Parts: sequence; structure tokens; C-alpha cells
Amino acid sequence: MVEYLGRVMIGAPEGDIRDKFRRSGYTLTSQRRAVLDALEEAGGHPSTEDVYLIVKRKNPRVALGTVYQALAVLEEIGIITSKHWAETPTRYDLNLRPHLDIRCTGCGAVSEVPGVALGDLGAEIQHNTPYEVHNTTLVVEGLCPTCQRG
Amino acid sequence: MVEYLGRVMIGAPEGDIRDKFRRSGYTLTSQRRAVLDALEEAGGHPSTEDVYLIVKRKNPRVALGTVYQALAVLEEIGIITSKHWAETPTRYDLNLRPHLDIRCTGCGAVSEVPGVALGDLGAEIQHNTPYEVHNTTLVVEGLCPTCQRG
DNA sequence: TCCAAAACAGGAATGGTTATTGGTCGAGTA
DNA sequence: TACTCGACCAATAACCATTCCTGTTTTGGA
Repeated sequence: MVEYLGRVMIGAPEGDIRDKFRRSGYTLTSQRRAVLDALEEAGGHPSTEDVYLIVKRKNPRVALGTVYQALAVLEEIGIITSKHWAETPTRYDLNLRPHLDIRCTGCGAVSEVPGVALGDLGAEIQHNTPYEVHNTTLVVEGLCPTCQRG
Repeated sequence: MVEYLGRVMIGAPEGDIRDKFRRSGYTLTSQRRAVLDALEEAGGHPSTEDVYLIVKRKNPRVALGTVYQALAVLEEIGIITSKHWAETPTRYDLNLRPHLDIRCTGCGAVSEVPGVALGDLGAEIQHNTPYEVHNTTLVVEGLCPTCQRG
């Protein structure tokens, strides 16, 4: 059995993670811990496949389905968030703070766009629709500096 | 051979459609015309499958792949637009005017949200990233009035 | 009318994701 | 310690939207 001793530095603090697991009723298993560590090691906005490959390096027995399920659990209890660009695999992020990401249609790289204030767009939308608004996500695509030159 | 005599009323006028096809080099075939008619008949924001079923009613020989390709061509030459919500099939729209749509996570219904001004969000994003911004889409989800009661 | 290019039908293949199944592990309890 | 129960896991099959492939048909231009 491989041991996962790493600590999550970028995302929620260790205490929060334990709290969220305890409150949710889910168990913080070694596989779920491994997925968290892999997210940290990957940095940025890895896909499920990225996470799977990192986890598998340390524990080849972990199945892809387990990673999918672990990521779903981690998102459900609020330790990570997911983002989805059309035609591409879902990506995950340890960064819980609301922020804007842009994806390069050339190489697939994802970067944060700082300093853009969305204001109370959510409230404005809610004001103009009878729907009960749950989720407003801004999806941004473009070409990164490298791909502009290529 | 089924004849497609319908005229597109909601989307681009007939002349525009012909122009766009001529300029693009693509041919306005009976299948592509049928797809346009189906989009009009479906109204709202049909999925590829929706369009396929309508087209098939009139001409059972049309293949699903053809509908996919026809929709891609129609989008490429600027006669229709597509929208994509995560985990759901792509939806198409004859309405070329920029507008905001919300999707019900309960029943899948899509409605327009009127009166929301996005301002120059695109410009603001471009100002804050070295990426060359091509596309900014606001994805909104919620519960429609009916599903709120359900 | 003839020909080359484009478009099509039908169906197989792909890729991301989810569901199923049978087995394992661990906490709580007698 | 032995038992029980449920959560969890690995492996794999299934799913679904979409794309690709192949042979055939249609189209527009010479």
C-alpha cells in the first residue's frame, strides 16, 4: 500500500478538508487524498486524465473510474471546482475563489484572467428571468501568446 | 424526392442565406435546406437530435451524420449559432443577435434572458490578458418556474 | 451530356464519462 | 476476537454525443 503524505497547499487548508469530509459523511480515503495531491502536483487546471496519470504513477492499481468518482466527491463537498469548455474534457481546480479562466484553442492551456469584475451580473440576470438562477459561468477562449506566434 | 418549400422567417432572410452559401463555396443542398426548415419548425434551441428527428419525418433517408455536418456548415457560414451547456448536447439557434440564454437543469428547457447588458466585458477581458480573446460566452443555468414547483 | 468535386447514407469507431458488479476494508458492537 | 454492515474500490461494460470512413449519389461547370 502506497502512502500519501503530501499536504494540499494551494487549495483548502488541511483542517477544512477534514471538516468537509466529516460533515459530508464521505471518507477521506487514500485514493481521494492521492487525487488531491495529484491536483496540487499538476497545478493549474488538469483534466481527469491528467489527474489519473499522476495518481497512477504512484499507485498503478487506481482505476480511471475511481478518479472520476473521487473528483465528483471532492467537487460535491466543495474542496475543488470544475470548469467545462465545449468540446474538451472537464478540468478541475483547487482554487475555490471565484475567478475567470481563459483557454487557448491552440494548445489547450488554461490561464487565469485577473482583474475582471463581473459585478452583480448574477443579480441582474436573476432580475430578468423567472428562472431560479443557480449558476452563471463565463467561458472565455482565445489564443495564448505562444500560439499567436506559431 | 421530398421538396422543401418552407422559408426561414425567424433567422436570416432567404437572400442572405443564398448569399452566404454562394460566398462560402458550399452548396445549398436539399438536406441543408431541410435542416434550416427543421430549425425553424423546432423553434427555440433544438439539439442535433431534435433537428434530425424533424428532418427524418419528411425524408427518412437523411443520416444523422449529415445533420451534424449541415449544422456545422450553417454555423461556419454564419446562418445559425450554437450554444453549449456542460454535460448536455450542443444546441442551435437561428437567432443571430447576441443574447443570453438560460437552461433549466430540471427539464432542459432553454429560454432567453432579456435585458441583460454585458457591456464591453470582452474588451475588459482582452485588456487583462495577453491572450488574443476570440470568444466569451456566458453560460447560465437554473430552475424554470415549472420545475421550481415540481 | 460528361466529369470531377462535393455531398450524402449508412454504419463503425472514438472519447469522455457513468453504471454495474463483485469484492475489500474498517468502524462499531457483542 | 468474531461479526455485521455499509462505504469504498477496481475492473469492465455500457452509454452517448460526435466524428470518421467507405462506397454511392448529386451537383455545378466545361
